[in-house]
Amino acid sequence: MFPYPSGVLHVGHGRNYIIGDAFARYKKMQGFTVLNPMGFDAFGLPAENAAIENQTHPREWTIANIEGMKRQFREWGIVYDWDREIRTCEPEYYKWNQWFFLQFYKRGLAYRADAIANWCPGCQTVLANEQVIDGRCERCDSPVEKRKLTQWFFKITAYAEQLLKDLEKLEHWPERVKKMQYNWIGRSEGVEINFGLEGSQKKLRVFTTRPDTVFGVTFMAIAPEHPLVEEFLAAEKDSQKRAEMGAFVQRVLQQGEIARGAATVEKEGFFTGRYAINPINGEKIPIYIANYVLMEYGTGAIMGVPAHDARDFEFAQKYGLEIRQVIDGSVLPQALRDEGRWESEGGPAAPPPLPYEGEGRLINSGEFTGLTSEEAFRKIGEFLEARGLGCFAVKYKLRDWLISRQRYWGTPIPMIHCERCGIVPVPESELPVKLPDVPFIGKKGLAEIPQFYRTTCPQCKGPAKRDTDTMDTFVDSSWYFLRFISPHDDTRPFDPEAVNRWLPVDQYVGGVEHAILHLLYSRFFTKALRDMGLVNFDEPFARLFTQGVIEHLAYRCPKHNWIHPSEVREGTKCPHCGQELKVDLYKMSKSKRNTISPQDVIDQYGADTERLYTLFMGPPEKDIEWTDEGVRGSFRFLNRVWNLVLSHARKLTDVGELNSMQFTAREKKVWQKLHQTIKSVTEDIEGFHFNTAVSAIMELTNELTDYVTERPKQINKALVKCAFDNLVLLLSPFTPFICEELWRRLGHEDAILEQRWPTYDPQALHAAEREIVIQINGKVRDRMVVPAEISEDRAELERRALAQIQSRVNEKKIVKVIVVPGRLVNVVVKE
RNA sequence: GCCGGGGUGGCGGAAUCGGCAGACGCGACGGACUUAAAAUCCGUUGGAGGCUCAAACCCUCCGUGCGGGUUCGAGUCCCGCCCUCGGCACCA
Repeated sequence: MFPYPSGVLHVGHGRNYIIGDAFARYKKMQGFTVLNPMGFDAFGLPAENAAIENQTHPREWTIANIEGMKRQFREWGIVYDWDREIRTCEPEYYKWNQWFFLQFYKRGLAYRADAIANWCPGCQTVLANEQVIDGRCERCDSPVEKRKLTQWFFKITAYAEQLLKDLEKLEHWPERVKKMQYNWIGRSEGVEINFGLEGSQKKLRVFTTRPDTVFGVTFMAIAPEHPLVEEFLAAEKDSQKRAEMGAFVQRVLQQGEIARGAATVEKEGFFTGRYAINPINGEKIPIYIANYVLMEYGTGAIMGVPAHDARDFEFAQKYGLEIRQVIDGSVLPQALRDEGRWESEGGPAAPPPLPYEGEGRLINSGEFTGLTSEEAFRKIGEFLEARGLGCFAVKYKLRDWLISRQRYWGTPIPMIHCERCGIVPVPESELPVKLPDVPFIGKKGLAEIPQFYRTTCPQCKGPAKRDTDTMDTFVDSSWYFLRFISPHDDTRPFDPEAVNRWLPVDQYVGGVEHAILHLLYSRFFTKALRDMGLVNFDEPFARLFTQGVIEHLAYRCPKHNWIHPSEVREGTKCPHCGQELKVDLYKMSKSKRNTISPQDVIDQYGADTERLYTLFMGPPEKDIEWTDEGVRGSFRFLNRVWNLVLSHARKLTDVGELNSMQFTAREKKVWQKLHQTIKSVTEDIEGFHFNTAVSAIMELTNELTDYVTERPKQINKALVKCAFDNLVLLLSPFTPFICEELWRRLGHEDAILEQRWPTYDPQALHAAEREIVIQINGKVRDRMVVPAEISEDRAELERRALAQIQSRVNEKKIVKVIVVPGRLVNVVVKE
């Protein structure tokens, strides 16, 4: 994933690039044509905030950071194709954001609407649903407020079903990321039911996933924002009641969505004095306004079934409403009976306590009594549908993507507001609508820059005003991977023919924090572009790998806050006041002062050490602690490799032919280890198990060290030369600098990245002799060494094993013998 | 509450399809080199017990969060729990 140029990189950032680089180098050596580009997600709020602080322009801050990061990439030895670099803050790039916006607008995928939006007071802008984490702003952590505003949206909900269904196609995505998206989209199947309104022709429409409980409805509850609320208020003749109802609604609305959203908030309601009519049985049902009903989901109104819903139960108890059981949970579903589990589970269970939210058999439900929940779901749905009283429906939690931002440093939305013609798109020929090149004026946005927003209407040529919102920066990153294919094309966003050839991305590497935001938006964009005929694939990223974060100890003083580790002396005392520090492991971050600078590591140990340690420290998908001891361990290993190879490199010229047929037993062992290592390193890289790939190379190094030191006079030079060459090749995607140098010293002239990745000889994997474990009753009691030819011979293995352990068995009766060829013989005996 | 990941030495972690638990690395301890230290190199390193004057070697038992089960054999499979991390959460 391409980064936001937020400033100085630390070793935790390095993990993403190092993993990607090792994999790209490996694939390149395997002979693939590898496109490994990099760019910068260069618009965004931090640039504005930094600019305000430093009295500069966001552009200067951004460009300086980009240059710093590119230097860092070079230090790390990351191989990118810089000819394809893209920066989203350049008009050459964001022009196409605007172009896509216009295409979306034409297709109804971009629209402007009134909505209750998430407003971040810290960032002074609205946010998308996905950018609100636990009720707080994803960027600045301020509590998010709700405001009713007119904003631009992308209609991502039009793709809810596809985004959900196509998750199945993503075989090579981590399960947890798919699950997160699955939950986020949040599909539920149910029935919409139109309840009648007493004294009105209107209907009160509710959504329920439990139509089987419709005979248990004893109240209705509507959200305070529900349109009927105003109507009820207006129609209320009793002025005191009207005032009370109004006050209740006001109070709940002011609780704020976040406070109201918490499941722990006590349920409150207000009886409107009005009644609904249950269409299934004509019953008269009181209508309440309730704080726990959300306007954004379903229809903003629910049917209350206290006996079979915990929330409704709580509400009914508080307001003394009838709790009418309509599902008998003591009757096991037919399925259980069919599976024969009826008896084994003890027949009819004791009736579960109310509220009972499970399935069961319907009771007190008119003509539907006796059906199972599952049957009733369908039958009641059909019953209502046939009479025009309701219909089957699917609902999603996914909301449309709010893309308007009231900020300067982003892509201007290419729309013009004309008093006569309304909202008019900027003609495509006039793109890009450039950000005004003015001295940066601070936390104000485009609405403060008349020279930007004063314009003329493209239709009537009269005076008009540009839209002053900019786009969410996630728009920029939703299609950048397509731009890499033809980054300099100024006639179109990308070359569709080439894009269809290169994409989807074969391997994508990024942090799990993008599981919902970026990865969902990019999937939406890809599907929208596919429907526009611009690409011919459904999903942008075929394989996804999400690396874990790197953590480091952080020290916190109750008085002086975060203390840099280098300042901490005398155990864990604060250097300023001597108080005991709180020590904990956290993700590296500037604010906690627990980052490690790659430059410091590189200055002391070299980039290869950082790369190797990053890959070796643990499974790359896991969060893991950075330790100085670990870094030194990797450094020591590289020194051992360096010394091993160099102490022999000069003697390894003119080594002659390698003849594996004439190997001694010792040489065969080396040969076998070499080929086993090639095999496991190759397989480990394919599976992103870099930690075990490195340990395999360490084992090979240990074996080679032993071999050359055992009998220095008798080493097989051709074998050692071959082993060293391969050792260096295997290590080179991880530690390219040292390997390049060793490669030359081994007498080669071409760059190591141009070499072919080693392949193993299956013949060489097996030793001439194999050790077979002998077990008695499953416990290892002895072992034997047999020639490879007979290690697969069951009868012979059994014969030899029994002969060898005869004395241990003697009196005991042999019940049976289990032979696993090539592995073990297990003798089962009875006393 | 729902969904998902995970619990293995002092630490990070290995362990194909159910087949020698603890690879590799860190740390620790002992030794070599050194006036000394660092660096480097060699050795030991899950626990308990036995054998032994002592050690090596060897042997026995226990041991992968807890309790059951399947199996000749379980870190791995099944059932029931506990803990932990992450996501969602009054979503009808």
